[in-house]
Amino acid sequence: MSEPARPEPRRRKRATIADIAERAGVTSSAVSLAVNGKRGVSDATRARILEVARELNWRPSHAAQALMGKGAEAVGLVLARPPEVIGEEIFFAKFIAGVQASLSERGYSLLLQMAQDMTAEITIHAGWIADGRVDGSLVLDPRIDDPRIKSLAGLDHPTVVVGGDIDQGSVRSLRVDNGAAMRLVMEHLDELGHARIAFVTGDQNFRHTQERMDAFSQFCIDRGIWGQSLAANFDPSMSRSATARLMSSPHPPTAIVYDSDVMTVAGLGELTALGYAVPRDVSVVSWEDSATCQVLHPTVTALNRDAVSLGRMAAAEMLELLDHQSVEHSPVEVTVVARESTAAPARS
Amino acid sequence: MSEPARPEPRRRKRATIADIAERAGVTSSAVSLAVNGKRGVSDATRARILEVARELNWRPSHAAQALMGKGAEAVGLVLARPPEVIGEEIFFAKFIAGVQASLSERGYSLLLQMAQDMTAEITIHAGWIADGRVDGSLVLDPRIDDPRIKSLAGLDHPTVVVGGDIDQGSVRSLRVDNGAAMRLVMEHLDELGHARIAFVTGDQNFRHTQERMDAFSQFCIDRGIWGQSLAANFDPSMSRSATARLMSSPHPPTAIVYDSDVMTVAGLGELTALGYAVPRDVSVVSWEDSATCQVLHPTVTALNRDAVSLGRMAAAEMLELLDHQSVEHSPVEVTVVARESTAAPARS
DNA sequence: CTGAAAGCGCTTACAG
DNA sequence: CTGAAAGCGCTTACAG
Repeated sequence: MSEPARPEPRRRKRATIADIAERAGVTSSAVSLAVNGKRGVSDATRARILEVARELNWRPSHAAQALMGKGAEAVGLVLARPPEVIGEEIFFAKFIAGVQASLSERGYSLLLQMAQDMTAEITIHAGWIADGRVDGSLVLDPRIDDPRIKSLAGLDHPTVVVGGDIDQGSVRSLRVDNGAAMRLVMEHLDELGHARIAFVTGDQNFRHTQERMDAFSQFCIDRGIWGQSLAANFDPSMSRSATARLMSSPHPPTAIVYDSDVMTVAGLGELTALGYAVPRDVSVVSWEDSATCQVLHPTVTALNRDAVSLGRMAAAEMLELLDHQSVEHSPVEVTVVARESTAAPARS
Repeated sequence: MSEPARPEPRRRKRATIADIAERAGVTSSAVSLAVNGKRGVSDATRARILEVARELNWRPSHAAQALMGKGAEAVGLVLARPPEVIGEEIFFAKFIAGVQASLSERGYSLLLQMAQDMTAEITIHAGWIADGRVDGSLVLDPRIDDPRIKSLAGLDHPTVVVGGDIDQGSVRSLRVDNGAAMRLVMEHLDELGHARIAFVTGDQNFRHTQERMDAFSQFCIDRGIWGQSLAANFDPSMSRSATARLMSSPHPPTAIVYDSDVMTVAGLGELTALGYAVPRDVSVVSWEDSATCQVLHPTVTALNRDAVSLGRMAAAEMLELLDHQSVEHSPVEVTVVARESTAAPARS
């Protein structure tokens, strides 16, 4: 059983096109043409070269190709939200999982970094681009007149904005109809008979939050519903205080819509602490479905927009942008999953 | 208001050291020495060169440096679990957020990709390494005799194994004492008086799952507890069926420990569906604390091991490995958060 | 302390 | 169809 330890195969330097050229008896230019499928070498030579390349286990040098301006086979994503939010909010995990799943199929990687603010985010993207480390960038949580999109567009860099509305130059948007989604939610509440509805929002600088607020207000106006929006910045404690504030009114809302699952959970906690029963005293809707919504007591009515698919679609859009294709996308499917947390309001 | 549109500043090619050399009246070699803080240029020349470099807004070319074998300022992580699991299991989001937070402070990026299996994971890592796209790699869910660790070690590539136990060559382990954690959980249950305990495990190929199982069995033997492990592979439906199987016994367990929060939620769902009350009929513990555990009804007793810190520590370990430092780490703090889902068993 | 040159691995005109 | 050469932006011996 004591076979002589086979000498570790010396970690020889990786093969280069020069090695292949030598072995195949051609010049390195010929090798380059052959492996890149370009015309200029006879079929026989090409075949031979490819054969040798395989033997030598050759892989193009990423660094050298990058120096020549080749692609990076990677797309960049900078998350400009606090780590706690990213760790808690299920949206990010699902979105990233979706992006990854789609990117991986094509051998692309995701370059991920976190930043304090948008300025830092821009710096990171610019660095990656200057270094040729990414072929394209994903932008999340777009603002109105978003500086990130402007600077990325200025660099003529392939960019996919999730939830944006611009398709121009190198920028493409994955449209998300927040207005329609909000109307779906409100329709559900309206049908149950709610006439006093509150919306605890995320960050009002975000375009999607604004779109939801606009649709919320419009719906309330159209139907003669008393509507009230309160910003809670995706922060659980702000969600609790917003909830407390809402319920302290002499005419509290009979239904509350929360802009994220984390804020929903926090809000529910506050309602319970305050002695309100859900849905008897207040109905609750979460903007984001999650395992949590299904297992809470009561189970929570939620807007399901499938963040994994959203991630997949963003990645697909990016891949198409990079391939210079343009494909029609079906919009992200959005539904309201009615559960126990919503019911008709009590007669007052 | 009609200022003549200022001609878009021509996106001039980025400055190179040759440009700097020209402007500063030196050779490019001098520039290289100066910007890299190497000796060989006078302080005066160095100052002038640095000044010009700043004026020209110079940044070293990442591609060129990579060609010369410089670092990539990035660490790689491949997730070899199904996208659904990664999207649902809060551990990954927290862990990645922690890694990112720590890496970002030093300007490092995370190269992230998903893979079908370990073979694919190895291929991805090898590719990144060969391309010099990562300076180090993170390995999650180590197995006994893990092929990934072997191949990474064989490449002499800086590797941090989360939950591993090897510190050798280029491989460093972030130790996680699963045995102690399990004993903590079991102690809690034992104190409550449980004598029939089940453990619904994740993937038994994972070292951490095995370590938990071993500690579980040992504890049961030591205390004369009837213990039963059942594999459910982090799959919610398997968790449900395992739960059903367990409860169908003529002598069902009085407490069940689930190896993840998703499996806990699924198991609770099954128990409820089967008509069992928690904790009256069965106590439940989740191996992984999450917002969900806090808001479920009943709230769930959980093992809190702070995945965000774990991520931070893994990144810190990596950074130290890359800096050739070796720092003593305090082990990850682990506690059992007792909530409503555990209570003394009913007298039978 | 400074300059000229070679080289990292590839691609791309440009001649033959 | 094939070969020789220059160049991408940097670093590193090697001479002066």
